[in-house]
Amino acid sequence: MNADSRVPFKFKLGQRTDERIHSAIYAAIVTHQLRPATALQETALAEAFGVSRTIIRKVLQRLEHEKLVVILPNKGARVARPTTDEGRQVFEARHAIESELVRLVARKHDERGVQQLRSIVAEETKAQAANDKRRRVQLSGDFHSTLAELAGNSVLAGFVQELVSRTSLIIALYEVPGTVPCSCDEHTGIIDAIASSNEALAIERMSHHLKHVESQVDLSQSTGGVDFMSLFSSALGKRA
Amino acid sequence: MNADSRVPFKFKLGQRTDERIHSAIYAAIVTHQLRPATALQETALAEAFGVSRTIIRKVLQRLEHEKLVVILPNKGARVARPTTDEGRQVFEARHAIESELVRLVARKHDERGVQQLRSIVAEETKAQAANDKRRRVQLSGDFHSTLAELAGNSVLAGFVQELVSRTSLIIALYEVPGTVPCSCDEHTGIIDAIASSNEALAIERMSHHLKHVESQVDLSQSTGGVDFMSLFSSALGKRA
DNA sequence: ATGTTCCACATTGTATACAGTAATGTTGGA
DNA sequence: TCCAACATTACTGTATACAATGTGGAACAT
Repeated sequence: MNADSRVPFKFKLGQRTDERIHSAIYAAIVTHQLRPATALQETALAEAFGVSRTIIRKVLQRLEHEKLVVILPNKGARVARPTTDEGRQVFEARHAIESELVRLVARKHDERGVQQLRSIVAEETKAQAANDKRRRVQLSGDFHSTLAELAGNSVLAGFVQELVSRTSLIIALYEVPGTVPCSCDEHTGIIDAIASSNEALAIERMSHHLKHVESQVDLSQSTGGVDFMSLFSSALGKRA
Repeated sequence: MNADSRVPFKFKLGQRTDERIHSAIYAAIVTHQLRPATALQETALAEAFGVSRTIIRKVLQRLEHEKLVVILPNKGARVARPTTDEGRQVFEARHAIESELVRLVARKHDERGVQQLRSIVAEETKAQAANDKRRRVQLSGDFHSTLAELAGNSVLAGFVQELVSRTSLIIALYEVPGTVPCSCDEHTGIIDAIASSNEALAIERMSHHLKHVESQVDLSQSTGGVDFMSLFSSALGKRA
């Protein structure tokens, strides 16, 4: 009795369209198919998705809110290019929030939740074996936000989701060349600690996991406004 | 040399308009001038602000992201009406994040930052004396997000800002009648603990402060979907 | 050759027109 | 009197037309 099934040509069922387009662009960004600083032209996207600029603008504004896109007035939207300082802040925020989350989950976990986490990691391992980067990034994010959901706090879950996607932008920009993909083992270790209700161990392992991810990027360079004065001081000679 | 000063009739300097309108509606919501569940009709707002629905829609979508507004497809926007469960989660999130923040600030505070906080509380006390609710809410929020800025983490500062404004919605809905306005003294106590670099005390006082705010609301009622069947069962008689 | 001015183009910003949808009121029949 | 189908209405959802803005290049003067 669903009307949609009888109207095969009505593709644009309002509300669903934005969601579809948002997911597509979102996925493209976090999987590095759209690299930081890539221009996102409204007309081009509108044609690509077969909708008007209205919808695209709506999606871009949402992505701006999610900090994955930057919109410069009268100049258009680009994939965000977080500074190293922002990167440091994101990791610090993740540490603060996710430490608390594993504490909560370790304290009041149930068998079902643990199974849920394990199945995600299982999929993650499969995706890694299949070299499916897009799916791996998705699942790695799922692990962290599912943890938040299991803590019974969707507010924190939302924050974590945002931080995880921002992390992938940071990795895109500052990843040091020879890094191993990811560490499903570390995820498993965290789950084990939770399953045994060992709060301290779970926090320790989460902390270690985040430090490990952070160690794969080089945030030492200063990107927030280069100081030409000092940079070229030797070449220019001292000026008043 | 500013072009604007020579074009007095060009009121709508692009970009600034949305910001103005957003601030106006935002302030109205957090100060309870617009109560939860209030309908926000696009046309009415467009006329009120002298712009087209395009701008209003943009602002409403932003407010939806900030969780102050809910948009129901084809039904329009309303001021959000957070459930008691959401309220609990917001306080839990604030506890997790702000505990970490005071720890960071107590560890590496400077004189300038402490003065900044004290001046906010001073203004707050003045606003309380003048019974200026709007300004009080604004300043109380400023205290918490400034704390986040002083911790050198604008990512967490953003989260706190959002949580503070959501808190005011929760207060609007669940505040128990005979509550004292707010506790500038508690803010001062937190500052003192920070100024003396007493991490543990600062965290303790922040924790106490948040608990105090939470104690002013009644989140015991279950708001997630009223069951009319059981509610009116005695009045209706039992039905199959 | 270099620097400046101005124009044309491309792209975003805003308003409006039109289409789609949900809620309400109304009418016809049993 | 009650119910159901329909019509009305008021709103949101989308597309498009138009205005404003920024950018790059060509022409010109120095």
